[in-house]
Amino acid sequence: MKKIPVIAVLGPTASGKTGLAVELAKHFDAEVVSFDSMQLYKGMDVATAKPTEQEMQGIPHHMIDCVLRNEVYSVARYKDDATKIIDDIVARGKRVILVGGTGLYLDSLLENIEFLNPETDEKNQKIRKELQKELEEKGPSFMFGKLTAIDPVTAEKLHPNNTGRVLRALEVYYTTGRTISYQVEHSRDVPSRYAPVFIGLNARDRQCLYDRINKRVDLMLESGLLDEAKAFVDEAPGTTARQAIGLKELAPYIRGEQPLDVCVDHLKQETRRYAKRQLTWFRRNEKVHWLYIDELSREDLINEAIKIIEKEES
RNA sequence: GGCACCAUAGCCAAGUGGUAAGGCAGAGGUCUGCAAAACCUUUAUGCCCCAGUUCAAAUCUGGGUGGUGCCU
Repeated sequence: MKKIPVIAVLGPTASGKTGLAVELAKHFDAEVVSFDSMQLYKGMDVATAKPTEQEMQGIPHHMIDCVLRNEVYSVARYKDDATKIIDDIVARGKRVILVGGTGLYLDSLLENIEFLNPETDEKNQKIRKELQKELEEKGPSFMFGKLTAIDPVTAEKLHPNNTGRVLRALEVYYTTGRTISYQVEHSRDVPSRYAPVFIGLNARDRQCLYDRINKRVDLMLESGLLDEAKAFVDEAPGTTARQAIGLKELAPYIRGEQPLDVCVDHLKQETRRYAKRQLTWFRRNEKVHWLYIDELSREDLINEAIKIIEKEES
């Protein structure tokens, strides 16, 4: 079967992915599919820096603004939903540009990773709760010991303090009867359907990226981030949406516990750290063609990207 | 001008004679169903400067410099 050619624009937050993606979409007659774990949610427009109508320039954007904030969403659902959308775009004779910052979502989609047990399963929920309780009562090393007995391969790779992953591994075993290492081994049995070209945006000078982030946070505040955060605090959204940077950091100010400037500094810092983590993820992908935003003009950036894509695909 | 207190990493900070805790920030990394999450690793040949005491000084002594507070 012929693979679907896709362009993936990736990079840390505030590196200019949105703008580049739209330009590439215009050039290649493509539609944009986002891989961003937070832009998925309705609302939260300012905090997640969703592209505005104006920024989209008429290019259709998918996987944005399509999930309710109190919904539980995750990689597995993303992969399924995005796959369908891509098929639809391709069927209409258009090309696909993936843009975003959630590395896990991108990889799961492109590498067609198979996830096993259904998250909504009642039995699964029950077991999860029991494990959580056991962790609180007996501590992380006890749980880690359990995992070592069941799935030494996974235990080997995890740190005992990483209770989230340890519990997840146990949960998978108790609900499916299979270890997570077994799952990992077979998760790529179905080969990838895509032929991706990766364009990565980064700054040579880290400080340049950080300056952009700081400035963008100030801009977000001017665009009504505080109002958005207030609504967010009142409604207590679902587990995933709650993690969004930009809203939770402002909560102490909204509750009157901390001055605004302290919260804003913290918010900027969290965003910078997030950018760093994104880079760590993307850097290990050796296929990424990196372009540096502090080295090239906007024009050159676009032209360079087009050149790379055309060369890769020829 | 006098008196008192203080001076340790980018920041906060422990350490009163035995070879520089910890936290934050920074940097690097892990990642298979909450991933904008969670977790890991790492950061002072040196404690304001000079001289002295001592086997040994961030720690004690003297002087200097800088800061803070009070008094005049």
